[in-house]
Amino acid sequence: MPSVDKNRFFEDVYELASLIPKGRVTSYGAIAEYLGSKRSARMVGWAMNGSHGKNVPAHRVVNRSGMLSGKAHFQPPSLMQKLLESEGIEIKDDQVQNFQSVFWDPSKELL
DNA sequence: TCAATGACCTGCC
DNA sequence: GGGCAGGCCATTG
Repeated sequence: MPSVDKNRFFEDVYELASLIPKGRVTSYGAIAEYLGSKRSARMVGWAMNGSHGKNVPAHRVVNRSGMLSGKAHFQPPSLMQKLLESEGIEIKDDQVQNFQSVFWDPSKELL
């Protein structure tokens, strides 16, 4: 069984993802930075890997370019774009349009 | 224990 | 402005 510290990290990621406002997106790096480890951006993606089955809007999390890097991990992959579009976010070529406008920085917006 | 992998990020060419 | 290579952190075999 994993240690509690790691669970805390996962829980924080899930909670933060749940706090993302509708129609907004954030990046793995932003989440990692908010959690204290900017270098652990990859770990955030790993946490998202376990977000399946939970109440976590992983579709609102993209990489720093606004590209739906994790869409392939959805079921089906097109679900991510579908959900984002249904929230008012425009997607084109697996990329978030107006990324700057819809971007949500937890360390600044959430405070 | 060591080596390889991954839903990433930053820097350099 | 776009593309390529290196680096960080944690998990898994």
